[in-house]
Amino acid sequence: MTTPSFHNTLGRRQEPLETLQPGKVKLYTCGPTVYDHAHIGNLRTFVFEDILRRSLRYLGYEVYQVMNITDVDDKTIARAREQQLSLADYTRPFTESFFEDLRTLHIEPAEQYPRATEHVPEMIALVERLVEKGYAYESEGSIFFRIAQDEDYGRLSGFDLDQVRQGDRVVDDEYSKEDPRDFVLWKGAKPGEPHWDSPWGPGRPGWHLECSAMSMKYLGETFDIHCGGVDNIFPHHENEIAQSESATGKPFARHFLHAEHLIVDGEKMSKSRGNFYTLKDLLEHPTKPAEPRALRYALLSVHYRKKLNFTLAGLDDAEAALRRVDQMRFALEHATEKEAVAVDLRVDRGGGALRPAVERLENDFAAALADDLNVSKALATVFDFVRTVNKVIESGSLENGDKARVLAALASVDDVLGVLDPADWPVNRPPTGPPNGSVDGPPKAPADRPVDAEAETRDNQLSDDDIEALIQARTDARADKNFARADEIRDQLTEQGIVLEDTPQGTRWKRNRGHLS
RNA sequence: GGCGACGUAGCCAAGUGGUAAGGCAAGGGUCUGCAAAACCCUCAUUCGUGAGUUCGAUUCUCACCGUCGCCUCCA
Repeated sequence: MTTPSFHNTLGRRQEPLETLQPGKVKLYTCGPTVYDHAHIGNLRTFVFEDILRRSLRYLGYEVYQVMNITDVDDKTIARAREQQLSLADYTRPFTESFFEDLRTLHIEPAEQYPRATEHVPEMIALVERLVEKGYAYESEGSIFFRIAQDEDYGRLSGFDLDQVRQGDRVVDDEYSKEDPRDFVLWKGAKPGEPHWDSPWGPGRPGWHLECSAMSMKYLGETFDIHCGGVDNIFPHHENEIAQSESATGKPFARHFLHAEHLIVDGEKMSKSRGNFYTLKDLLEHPTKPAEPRALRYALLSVHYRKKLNFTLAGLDDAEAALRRVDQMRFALEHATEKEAVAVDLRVDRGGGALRPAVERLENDFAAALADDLNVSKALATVFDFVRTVNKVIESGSLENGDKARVLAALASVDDVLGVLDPADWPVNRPPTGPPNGSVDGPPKAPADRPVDAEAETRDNQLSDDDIEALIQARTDARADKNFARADEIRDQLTEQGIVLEDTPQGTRWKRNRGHLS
């Protein structure tokens, strides 16, 4: 097991991962507020968290992840009311949409997806603890956290609240507080709002409260890693720390990892700028429908602490990069191995020209991930490997076991990346709608996902046998120097989206998967 | 006003106190009946600008320019 180190927002330094229990990671990742569809910025963060959990497992850890679903807050309440729906009826489709997005991007499901509305008693209990300890007070039916009582408040964000400008939002706050910087734990119900009974009368939880209460319930009073977007650092995570640690007297989370934001065409994504994308927007893009696979690649390929500049052109680059790996896989499957020459019987390394390359890949890949999730570097090791394998294939020097070894190595690194096997991914064919029908429940783990490479191509008129026969006919024609006939067959196959590759070892073929190329 | 991040080839993007990974694009080559597809090779004397520290800086320091983020319910 390799011990990774991560940049901890708490302290702003990279430090080795220390877990409460050896080999086990308790991970809490802030989930969506289900007032609308997730946008690709949200998804960038979720992809980062997916890479984190997969990397931890790759490095030998067992991971237990909790992601909350915020299904009650100002926005959900306001919009539900606008549409005259109950809160549950309003949030349900967006919750489903969120899970569907996770499946589309092959984000592994967390172990728990607790909903805020289902944990109100736990939240009330937490507030009671804070009130008892003098960290919280009641005012007009609401409960506030008394920041002045918390001497180390601000240590995550680095804000000295005495210096912080008193923003409009603070000053204009409609609630009455002892100190304008105090934040609300429990909001007294206003007429017409959803509410729960509490010792302080009807009300609803404040935003920060749910994460403290639910992480405590599912992960314990202290856990290992807490993630979210950078905008969560303040106030959300700062307030979670304040609430949780004041209540328990114990450290809340040991490591905080925050994902930088995604920007679009160099600018902040916002609806007013017209550069705001949900996943659906991209999958159903009128001129260039995105491949989910390329999207995942694009979202994971930039280091999580760096702003990701999302562009449509970048999506094309991602597709091209993946094609490079696919092509190696394709060539490998059609190549033949030769008997390994027993060079040195004293060293039982199982032969294979590519054995050293495989070992280098696995070592370097793991080392890159262990270094604060350096995905760019990890990808570089994959492409170095691809080049090495290509050279061996082209020179015809694959040896016994090399094919299996290369495929196993690819599968191994793909346990983390989740993009390298085209058979796992449907092709986006916009006119016929989403290729995969069923969308219920959280996404399946890769191991459980049925792999059916040909499933999406069954609508082609030509069967594999037809194609093989035509290729044979073309080969015969070429042998007879009947090039007119040979080219005719080639054109016919091209029209059917069949790509021929003539090599010194014969003709191999593949179906053109992309809708552009 | 406070705090912070970033600026590396046409584009995306790693990285290090000792002389610049990887991907896309581009150019060349190989293969081919011709092609296509594919593969291979090449592609930053230089890391926003200026100064400083140093034997040596893209990497450290300072200043400047530029881009961006957070500053109480935005991932």
